[in-house]
Amino acid sequence: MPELPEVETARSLIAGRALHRQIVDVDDSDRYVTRPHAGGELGSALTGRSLTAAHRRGKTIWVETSPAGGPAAGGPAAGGPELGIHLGMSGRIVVTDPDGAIAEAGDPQRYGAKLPKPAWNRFTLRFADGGSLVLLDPRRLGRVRLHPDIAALGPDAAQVTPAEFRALITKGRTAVKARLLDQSKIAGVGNLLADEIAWQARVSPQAPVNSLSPAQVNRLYRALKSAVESAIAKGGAHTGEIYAARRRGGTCPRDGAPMVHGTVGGRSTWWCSREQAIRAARRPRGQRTPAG
DNA sequence: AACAATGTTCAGTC
DNA sequence: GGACTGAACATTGT
Repeated sequence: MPELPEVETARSLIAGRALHRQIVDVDDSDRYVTRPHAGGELGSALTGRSLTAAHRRGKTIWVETSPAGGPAAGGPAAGGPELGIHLGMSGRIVVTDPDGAIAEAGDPQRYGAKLPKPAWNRFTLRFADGGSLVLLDPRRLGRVRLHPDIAALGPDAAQVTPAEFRALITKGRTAVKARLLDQSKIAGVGNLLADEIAWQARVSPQAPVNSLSPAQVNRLYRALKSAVESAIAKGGAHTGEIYAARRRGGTCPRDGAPMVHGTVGGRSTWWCSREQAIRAARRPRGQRTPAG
């Protein structure tokens, strides 16, 4: 589930339903999800506070907290610790209200198709009003920590400008898909979005980034924006146009050519055999290749 | 049973 | 030191 669109939905859920409710109990007993947590630090840091604002960059959420004991008494800088949440491969956020109403982020696809098991609750904030915020995560690759390192991430994929994109994408010689997945360059693109973006741009996921023509870079940028916006609006990265074609026997929704499968950037990758064929770098008309 | 899965990180190589 | 690659991580579903 969780690429940028799902994470944005989760952030929005927290911002809309979990703020300004006093935390009276914290279950941070999962030692792996709270790594490198030794025990109790999250609970002691958060108990008595409330969440005051939810932010996101790429796939990382961070939540501001109030000073201990209640609403901000000092200036804007007088808050509590930042709570970092990452959904990993299978995480979801669930917020319950005092009356028992349940609100859930995202469009559960794989693990969400079934009723979630209570054993998948990996981290819980219990509020004074009787409600709660829960990180549900079957695979436990999600992560909760204090003060996540947001600066290590590149600009958010939904915010990056064309100039930033060009500078961040075209340096080096790694494959296009590997670069799109590099969170330190651009934050938020995951495996499904990366395939969708390359497909929309008609660029081979295997193409070395330094072989891209300016036109290809422009197409990738436009595809990035349209794929991200569409996926947020529709509720997840699995709503992309080629999601259904990412399977054996799948065909390209544009030209009907067979989809090809391979491993690129260490991840399972699907692309159109015709429109995204790898080929020699294109050069502007009239420009000679370097002598050699 | 073996393998793949919407992610990150670490050890290792160039 | 930077850029890059592949394995490891924990668990579930096919």
